[in-house]
Amino acid sequence: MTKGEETRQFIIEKAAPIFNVKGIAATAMSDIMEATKLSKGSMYVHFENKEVLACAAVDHNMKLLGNKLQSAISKAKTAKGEILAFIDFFNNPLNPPVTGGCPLLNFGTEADDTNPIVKEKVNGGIKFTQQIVENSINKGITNGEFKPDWNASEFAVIVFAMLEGGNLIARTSGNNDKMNIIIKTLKAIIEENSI
Amino acid sequence: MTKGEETRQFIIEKAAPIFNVKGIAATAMSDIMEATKLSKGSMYVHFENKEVLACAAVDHNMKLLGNKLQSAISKAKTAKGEILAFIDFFNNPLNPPVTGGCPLLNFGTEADDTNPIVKEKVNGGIKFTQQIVENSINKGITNGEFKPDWNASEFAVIVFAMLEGGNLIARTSGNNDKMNIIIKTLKAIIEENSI
Amino acid sequence: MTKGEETRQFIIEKAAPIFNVKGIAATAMSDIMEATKLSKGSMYVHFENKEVLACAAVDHNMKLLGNKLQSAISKAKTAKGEILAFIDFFNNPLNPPVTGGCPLLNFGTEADDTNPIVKEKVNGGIKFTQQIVENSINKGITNGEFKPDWNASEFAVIVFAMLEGGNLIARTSGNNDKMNIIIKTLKAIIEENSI
Amino acid sequence: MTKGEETRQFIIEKAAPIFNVKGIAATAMSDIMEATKLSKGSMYVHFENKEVLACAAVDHNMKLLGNKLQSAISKAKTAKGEILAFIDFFNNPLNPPVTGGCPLLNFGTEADDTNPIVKEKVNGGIKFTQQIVENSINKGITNGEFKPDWNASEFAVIVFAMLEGGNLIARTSGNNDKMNIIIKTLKAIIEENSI
DNA sequence: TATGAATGAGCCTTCATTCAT
DNA sequence: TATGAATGAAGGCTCATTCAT
Repeated sequence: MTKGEETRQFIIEKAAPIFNVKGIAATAMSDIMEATKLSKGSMYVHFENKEVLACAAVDHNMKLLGNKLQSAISKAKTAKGEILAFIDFFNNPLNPPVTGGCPLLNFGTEADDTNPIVKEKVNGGIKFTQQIVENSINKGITNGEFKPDWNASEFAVIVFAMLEGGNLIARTSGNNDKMNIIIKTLKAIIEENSI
Repeated sequence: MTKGEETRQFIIEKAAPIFNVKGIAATAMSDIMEATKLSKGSMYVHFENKEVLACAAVDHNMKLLGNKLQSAISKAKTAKGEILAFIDFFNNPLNPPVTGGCPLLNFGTEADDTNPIVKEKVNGGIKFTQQIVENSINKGITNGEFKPDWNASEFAVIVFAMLEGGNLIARTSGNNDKMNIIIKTLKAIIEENSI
Repeated sequence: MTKGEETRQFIIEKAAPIFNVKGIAATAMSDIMEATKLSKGSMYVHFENKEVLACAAVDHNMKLLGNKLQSAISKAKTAKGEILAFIDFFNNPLNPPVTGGCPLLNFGTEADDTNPIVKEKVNGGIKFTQQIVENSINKGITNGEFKPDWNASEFAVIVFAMLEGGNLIARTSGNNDKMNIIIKTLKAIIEENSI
Repeated sequence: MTKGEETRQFIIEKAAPIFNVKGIAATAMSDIMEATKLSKGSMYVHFENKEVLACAAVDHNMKLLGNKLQSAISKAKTAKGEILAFIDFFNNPLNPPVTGGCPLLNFGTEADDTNPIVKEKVNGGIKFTQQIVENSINKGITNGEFKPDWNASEFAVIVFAMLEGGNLIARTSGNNDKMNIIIKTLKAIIEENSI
């Protein structure tokens, strides 16, 4: 990694949580300057404009989420363990794995009507995340952990939607009780489909 | 209603969809000026500052959502009909009942880390919305439509979370397929608990 | 006095101290509105514009100063008593007879380079004030209280200049010690010229 | 001096007379823009806000006054010559050494009730100016020019107060006659205390 | 006479971006 | 590559003033 690439990466790492907390529109280049202690001109050496930096920050946040998620799942010994790890990973939006909360939710709602590029990035992230669940279920079906007629792709949608919806409830209420109901419900479904 | 109140209301009605589409941070007072064809000074006759106008717009969007939702539900003859109407109300985020999509999702994710006032407003809106479902279930239990052991408050959480999660998926993907899975799933749960 | 004249007078009385404290440029019509609890339009019924109101406020402040000053002097039995009363009147700029301090000093320094009308008003006020001292000295000379060769007009200038200069020192330092030196000095001169 | 410091200094030098002539409240950032031919944004590169620029302008005006005053005094050969130079320095407020007139008088009266920071700056300037007179008198007493019982600090107050008061009279009347009386009086006192 | 809604110029400030060094 | 000075458009907001009621 050249010096330039290193600086670029450094800026992204500092910028990513700021964008995720404040949102793209509310984040100023000067916020990034302050966080990086770099000069104004330096930002523009590495990023053509704010839009490009914001996209890089979105990518970084999503990749961070994905990496941490896969790391959490990889510790599981069974397919069922994987799915439970997935759920646990999202179980406390008040103390989220990525600073600012789920980037899919944050950037998705900000971008859906106004920023097609970010919107498409988030779309990819959502598909990717659901695929993780789907893969685990299929694995569990194959190895006899789950009932063979469990619809993997549909449950992946259900899990993702409920966790993101729970995220919204928890973060606006500042309370995790409703999230716990959601998790309980999801775990019940998993048990129903376990053998 | 005095002239002033009329103008104030007029501004709110023009401003509300703009805030809901662009977000609070990305909406400029000049956007509202353009939409209302009123002068800059006139905005400040009726609203102390942008924050106050934004709050009024959030309130308006949530009230609009609530009114339309209750209107849709009120046409139902049975408790089950009410819950189905509730779900149908949210069934197409790509053509949403409130311009810009669900204000609870939009303002909730924008405000959670940065705007305690809006955050609390959204929190109230979410509770209110869940209560509607809870009430219908309890009504249905009372009048013998639903099984008596159905947990009303828990299902209200599930419904709300799944619909908001589905909303996110549909709007970022531009496709309603996943939302239809969610609705199908919710309807199945309702059937399970119907007598 | 008609209702209109009464309101006009009321506005002036509320506005005068504000202009004297904040200065003309820094006083907004809305400050006057707030102080009078009158409507914006009402101000403009009675005063063509801010400039006219400011002038009326300057006049009022100067007249108030003049009236209080003459009232203080009128209690004196002798010419010497009058001059001493004059000096005492100005002796504590930290607790001045007119709210905001001496309007001649305040408006004179604000207006000298920028507002010929106010400047001329202040000029008149200064002449008037000095005349009071001059008259008392001449009276004292005539009635044998003061030495006949005391230059009345020159001492009037000295008294006024020293008191205004002392005013500046006292108000910027928040301390009256230097003012007391000035007063001691002036009283010594009076004694020297007394018979 | 770096480019930035140069520009900062350039802005101060252009801004200082404007603030001294119009006053702080009546001076707009756009006035400084016009005088410097710099862009609006450039002002804010060098000054956090108008208040900071105004303070720098106050400092500059006072320092300019101090420097010119000391330069005038330094030409004197004797202590008496110094005090006469001091008085001469202030002798024509209609054509003042600092554009806009004495900054101590201008900013002191504007700030006394509204701007503690500027007020304190002016307070320091006043003390400094009086100290110059006091020092010269003490020097003259030591070297036998002045009577040993002349109260240096008290005369310093008298001189300063009379000159500032004379300043007010001269500038509001547009006429220097009264100032000449003051100067004549001050010179007489100096003669009285000379050996 | 009194009101307060409406105006638009102008205020201070921030922003994303450019460019000479 | 890195800096930070410079830019000017745009942001939120205030102001003096007008006008219909």
